[in-house]
Amino acid sequence: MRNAPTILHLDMDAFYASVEQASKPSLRGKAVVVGGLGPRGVVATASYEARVFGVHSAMPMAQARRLAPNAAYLVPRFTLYRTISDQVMALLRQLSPLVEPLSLDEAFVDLEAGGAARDQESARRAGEKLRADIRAVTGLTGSVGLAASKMLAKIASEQAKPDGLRLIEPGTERALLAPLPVRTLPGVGPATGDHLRRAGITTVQELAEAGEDELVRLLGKAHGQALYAMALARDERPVVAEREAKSVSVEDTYDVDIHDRLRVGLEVQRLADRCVRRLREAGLSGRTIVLKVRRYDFSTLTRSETLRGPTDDPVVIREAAARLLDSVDTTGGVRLLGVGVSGLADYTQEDLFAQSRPVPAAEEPEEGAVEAVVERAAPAGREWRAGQDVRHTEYGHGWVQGSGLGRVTVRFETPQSAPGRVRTFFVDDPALAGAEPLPLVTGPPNPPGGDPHGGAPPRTPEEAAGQGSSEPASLPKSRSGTLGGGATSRP
DNA sequence: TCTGGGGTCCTTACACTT
DNA sequence: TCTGAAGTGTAAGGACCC
Repeated sequence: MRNAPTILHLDMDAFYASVEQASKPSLRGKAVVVGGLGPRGVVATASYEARVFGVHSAMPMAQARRLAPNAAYLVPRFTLYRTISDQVMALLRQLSPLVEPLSLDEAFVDLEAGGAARDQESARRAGEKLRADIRAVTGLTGSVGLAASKMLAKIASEQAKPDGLRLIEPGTERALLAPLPVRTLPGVGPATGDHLRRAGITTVQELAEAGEDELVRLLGKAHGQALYAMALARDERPVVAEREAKSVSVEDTYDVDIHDRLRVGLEVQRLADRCVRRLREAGLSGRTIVLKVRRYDFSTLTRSETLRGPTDDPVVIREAAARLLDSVDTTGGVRLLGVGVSGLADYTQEDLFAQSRPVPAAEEPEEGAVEAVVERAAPAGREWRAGQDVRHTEYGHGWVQGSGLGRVTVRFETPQSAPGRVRTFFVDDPALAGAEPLPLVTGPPNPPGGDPHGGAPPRTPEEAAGQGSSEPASLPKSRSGTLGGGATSRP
């Protein structure tokens, strides 16, 4: 471990929900829940106002609705989140070439590698400037952790949330970790947590006292050794900028279990085609085909087959998936199906001696189906989904607050406007069309969709404050949760 | 109360090769 | 030629992360 706190971990606060609040003024300060709205959906992110009611990530939507019936329930808009994430990652790369994104809203930065910091004070300054730049460019808040290792930087940012910065001084690490619950450490989830608890280990201190041999006995070699090292605050993992994908997969959970074997077969073919499309978009091929089946009782099984060489041929992958399905009993029904490819390569066996076959065109929006529906609008199906952007020829830009019974309710507002008014239309009203999301912060730099890496220098917070969106969109404010009418997709 | 989607890594078991 | 040990690849499942 290095002796200066020059590893930075950034975690955007309640990212998806904060983006929605920033783009929809009427939701600021209100409980917002983003996730799947179907009968089997789960919460992706809850705003801090929604967390007050006990709503949290990975909770079934139905349970969230019981806890916070008046919250706004929205489908995720990944394309918009990705655009904003690109802006944030570009700011991180100004600090150092060594940036390791973990997801759309999280990343590690090696400040030392970029010369952005070499000691405690310069690291703190870099972290504070980053937070200010993120707010100026995106209008959102992020929390920063600074420490001498990745594990500690991540723990620090967790403790800094929301909208804060925490620096762990070298030399204080073990004392800081000792009283924390074992679940704080990365890699300790519900199962390992239970396992350790049954062995009488609940804190990091007890983990360290147990000793490496005992932890290896309890958890196996790799996990035991890794956990023992972390309990002693030892973590030498470097920040790694480029990570190659090891597998590509797609899966669908169905609103209602599928019993018809023929239909199961058709769904597997569709998934195989989708998987091939994703594979080709990434310029990859793979050797091992994996079929995943979750049955009516939530039991999950996988079947896999390894080919002699890597392929991205839709026919080959479809046939392999079909063979794998033959070995699975689906009586009783299936709730989820998935098809994946691993053992990736950037060439294919067939390329050497044959033309590659085209993938059948998608018969429906696939990758990021949610935003595909949003952004391509719904002229054909006229399907309006909660949260989606729309434009009305007379009233301008707005978003769908809810729909059902042949009507759609739209709130007309923009990121820079005051909270807007609500109007209701027939779902097939020709004056209403889907629209692109508007930028959260206006001004010349960082136009959405523009080059995130060549972005203009960030503006100051003072400049941003003069832009009309002066309200810090994602800050938790008052306990709230009431939203007149409720933004749900339920009729 | 009823559990998404896209990944990574680890463990165990077994078949096959040397 | 037979046999056992070690190494390697494959398959399946599980835990974890965001």
